[in-house]
Amino acid sequence: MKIQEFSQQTGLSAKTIRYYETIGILRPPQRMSNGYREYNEQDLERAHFVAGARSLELSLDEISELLAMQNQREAPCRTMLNQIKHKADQISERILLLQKMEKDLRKLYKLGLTFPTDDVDGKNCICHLVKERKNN
Amino acid sequence: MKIQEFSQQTGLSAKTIRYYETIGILRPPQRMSNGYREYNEQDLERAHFVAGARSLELSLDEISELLAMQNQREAPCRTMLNQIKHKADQISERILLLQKMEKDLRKLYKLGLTFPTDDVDGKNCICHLVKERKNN
DNA sequence: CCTTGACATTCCAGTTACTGGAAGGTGTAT
DNA sequence: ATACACCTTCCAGTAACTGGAATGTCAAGG
Repeated sequence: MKIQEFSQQTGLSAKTIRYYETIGILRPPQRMSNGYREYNEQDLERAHFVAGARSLELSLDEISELLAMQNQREAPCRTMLNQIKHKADQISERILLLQKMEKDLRKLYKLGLTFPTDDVDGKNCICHLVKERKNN
Repeated sequence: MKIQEFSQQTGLSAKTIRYYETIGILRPPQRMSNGYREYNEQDLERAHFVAGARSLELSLDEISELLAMQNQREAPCRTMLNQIKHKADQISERILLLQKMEKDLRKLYKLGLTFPTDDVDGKNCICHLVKERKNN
């Protein structure tokens, strides 16, 4: 298949696919006589792995390592498992942070609604609230 | 105060502070006779505003606009308010996504534990699961 | 007086994961 | 013949910093 179908199958943009190729995340595929890239099932598998791992927020570096280990026939599974756990923990933390931020923002918004909106730099301006966010 | 104290007061690193200055987010402060930056209360206020807004995940561009409006004596408040609401909504979405991802990861981890960890590229390898993440 | 150490300065380069756009070649339909 | 969608490469830019080199300044201790 050509790059556009490959793109649709994997959910990665053509740009991204070429980029992944240049940095070695994806292998250079076959070329057709006219120079177009021609992808096969194996390419699809690898790309799916990459896309899956990216959607799990693994970095390209982490994914590279994983792929390298697969190549070297070392067991990537234990490593993968650890990565996954680590990522899950990171995401938990991130969620907590974001939840706090969202709460803050909603509170700020509600509070902001109670103030006049044309008070540029007075104490009533909501900008003031942003400055002092740490105190509430 | 010198840059290090300023850094502590604002929670921004000295590097970041200088960077913000070069891109115009922070104003060039006074200089002491030896060329060191000397910050005052006003600088602190502005930096607090910036740090606060950053911690609310506003981009530097958005913050710039806000600051510009403050300078031009246009009412930044309504805009700020809208930004805040918009950001809160964005963060909600992000949280949902992350929660789904975390759930997926934990599930994947548990599932991974039930498999042998030395099966390099067989069907039992957890890498296989990453490839097919979309299907569960 | 000299040195050591902790600060400060500027500037250049690199990071992550792409994305945009130019300039040009290819394939097919009308 | 030409329009059009597709493909190619290459170069540059994005966000928000961070790291590191080379250099200057200042206060304290021997």
